[in-house]
Amino acid sequence: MPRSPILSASRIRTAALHIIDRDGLDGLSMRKLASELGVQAASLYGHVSTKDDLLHEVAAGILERVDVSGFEGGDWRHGLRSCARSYRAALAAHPNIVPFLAYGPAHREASLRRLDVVHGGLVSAGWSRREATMIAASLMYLVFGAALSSFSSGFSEDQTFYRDRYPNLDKAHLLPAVARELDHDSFELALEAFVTGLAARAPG
Amino acid sequence: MPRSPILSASRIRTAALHIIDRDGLDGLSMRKLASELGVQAASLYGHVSTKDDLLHEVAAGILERVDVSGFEGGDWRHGLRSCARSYRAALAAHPNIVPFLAYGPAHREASLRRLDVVHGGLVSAGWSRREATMIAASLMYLVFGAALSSFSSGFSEDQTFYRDRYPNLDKAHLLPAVARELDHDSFELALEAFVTGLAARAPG
DNA sequence: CTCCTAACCGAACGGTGTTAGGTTATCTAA
DNA sequence: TTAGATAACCTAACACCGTTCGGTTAGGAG
Repeated sequence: MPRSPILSASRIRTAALHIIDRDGLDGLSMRKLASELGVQAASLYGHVSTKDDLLHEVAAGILERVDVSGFEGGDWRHGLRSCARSYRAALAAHPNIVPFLAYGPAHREASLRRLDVVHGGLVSAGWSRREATMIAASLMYLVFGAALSSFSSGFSEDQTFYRDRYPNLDKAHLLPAVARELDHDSFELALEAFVTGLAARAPG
Repeated sequence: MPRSPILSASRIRTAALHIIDRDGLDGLSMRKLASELGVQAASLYGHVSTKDDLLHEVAAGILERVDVSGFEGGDWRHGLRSCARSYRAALAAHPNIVPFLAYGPAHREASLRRLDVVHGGLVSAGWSRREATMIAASLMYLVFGAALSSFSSGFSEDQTFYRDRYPNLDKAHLLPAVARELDHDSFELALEAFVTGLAARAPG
């Protein structure tokens, strides 16, 4: 080889994810990324076709950690719960990239494989194909909605801001302190209610 | 007044939303927006402080249509259902702006007022304050997750693409044709299961 | 008729993603 | 040992972006 390479696709992905985690999605630019790798921006394009492509690869790396093996036991309830939790955990580990996922459906290879497993697990548990599709979709709603997590974060910490304006939100200033816990509990509540409600119309 | 104004904040908002609906969120630039209004980009800044601000105003205009009056009857189930449907309808009417909403919590004045109504409705139906908060959060999960709607859109229409690779998805090429209906039904399923599951642990 | 001032414009600043062409350093083959 | 090939990286530029500054223009007020 002509020269020992400084860059590699995986090093670029790692650095990109690090910047996103640290500076947010808008904080990632090809020039900054290159600079942190000790390189000029143009050099990145020998390893990455496009910024959008890079983001998709980074996202794929995150979603790789989603575990759908919970369906193997044949219990669709356990399958849904464990899949949803694993999905949410993967997204919650890198919340800044979630808005990017919101942009495109991004039916990547790995995503389809996971979806196939979920769908198959539901069908073999007795749900119709159409029901299985809708349940899988619903699960995505919950997971992505929770990942955006735009609820408990971002409240003002100033108690006086809420007190008089919104009588039912007079404790809202406490939210940031317990945001994480509340997000987690809310997700668990939503998931549990969803599975319970689904069980009410379960086949077999 | 010195000159009859061509521009106005509301005309700008309308044009911006039109461009977003037509060209997507990335398709909106201040220069294009100005050009479609027969004006130079700099002129916009007499009526709008910032592009981000403009987007927030456009978003607020959309969310204005969300109706939380369903809680007035005292039936929290009906309240949740009607609020969720109205929320989803408002977002589904302008799906391209949803990724922007995903960026920030954007606790706007009007959003807080709506949240206050939902929270109050749940509390007066017997839910604890904490439960009310979590239920409201869960509702947002469903609505925003469904609005991203990243599930049924974006599938390939080419049957051969799926047939052999994902045995459980061999009808996936049919999805685009029925995507809208499926998204709607999936949302209804998720909402109904959620409300049903919630009722299982309802107070009073 | 003059002045005021709001509305809009032209040009620029610093930033973005991306590309074309050039340089450099190492490995291979003669 | 040396010449050539070539991958890795760089320099410079393009076209765009959001935004600002200073100017021009057109109408109403005195």
